Amino acid sequence: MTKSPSPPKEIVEEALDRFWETVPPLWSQIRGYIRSAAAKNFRLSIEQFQILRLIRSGRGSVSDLATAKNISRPAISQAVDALVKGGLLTRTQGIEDRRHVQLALTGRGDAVLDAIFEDTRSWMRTKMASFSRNELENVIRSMESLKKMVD
Amino acid sequence: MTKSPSPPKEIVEEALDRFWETVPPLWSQIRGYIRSAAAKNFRLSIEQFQILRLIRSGRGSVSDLATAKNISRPAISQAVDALVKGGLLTRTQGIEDRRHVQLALTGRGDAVLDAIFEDTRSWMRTKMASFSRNELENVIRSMESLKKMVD
DNA sequence: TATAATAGTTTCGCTGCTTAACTATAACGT
DNA sequence: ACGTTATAGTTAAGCAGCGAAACTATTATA
Repeated sequence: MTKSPSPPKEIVEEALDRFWETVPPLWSQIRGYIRSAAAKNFRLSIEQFQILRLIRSGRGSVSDLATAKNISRPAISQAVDALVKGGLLTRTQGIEDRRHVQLALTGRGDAVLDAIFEDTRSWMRTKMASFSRNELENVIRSMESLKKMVD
Repeated sequence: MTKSPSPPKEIVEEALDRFWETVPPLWSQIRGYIRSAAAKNFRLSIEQFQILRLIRSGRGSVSDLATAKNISRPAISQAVDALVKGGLLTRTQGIEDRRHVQLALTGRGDAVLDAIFEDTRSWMRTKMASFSRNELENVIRSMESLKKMVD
């Protein structure tokens, strides 16, 4: 609309306000859904679900996951432990660097992740039912922007 | 751009993909920041911070907060307990309905919330430094859309 | 008035997180 | 080659957050 080459000022504040009034409650809602519905059916906590999701997206080590989730390595190590015991994940010692432990989903882990993910997505789809094409494209663009804030 | 009156299809999936690859890591990052920086300076956990924030935004009861955060009433009750002990919050029994407990920030609670909030916002501002006016306006609009998903 | 509904709290047990200390392996400087 | 330092991960202890169930107190309803 307007042609401002340098960073704005009050617009930033407005964006921050909107962010804070939207994202936390929305995320709470999603967490709540996963906890009550999906997690209950598949015996998986939200944190475990997140870890599976991150592993499938390419984070293959404890350190990677700790960085991505912004929590300590021991916390990840313990969570991974439970997932390995549950047969959803495997640990494999690295061959190049033997300190490294490669994490990978088992077939069952993959299937469970698919199931929860699809369940949650379909719930979100209904929540987005009223969105216009324009709104959706807007969301997509703004997600691409916000992604730059990570790391 | 395009003129579609009815709900789209693959655009929804695209929006969901972007959402999932952006929001969880971004939110993790923010939580991590609050935990390590702000919380450490002010001896306040993220959950306590959130509760103060919600109370100031108008949620004045345990039930309200439980709904907003999508967690159980006992969980809120316990968190409120700690905040009252810490002198950041007051409980006042309702006069109309004596079952109701009105929660309110103390002067100190207000000040602490301001401090953490401003600290976090200024950190986020630097993260948004590279955003163009257009991107920011986009974020604002999409937050308005996403807000409709809550509740 | 008896019964049901609502607001909040207490208790108990579980999970997730952190810090500190530890093992094992790799890289580096001398 | 060797001692130091750094890195990857784990274990252990303790605390915070959460839910389920059971409870108190108050208000609404039949």
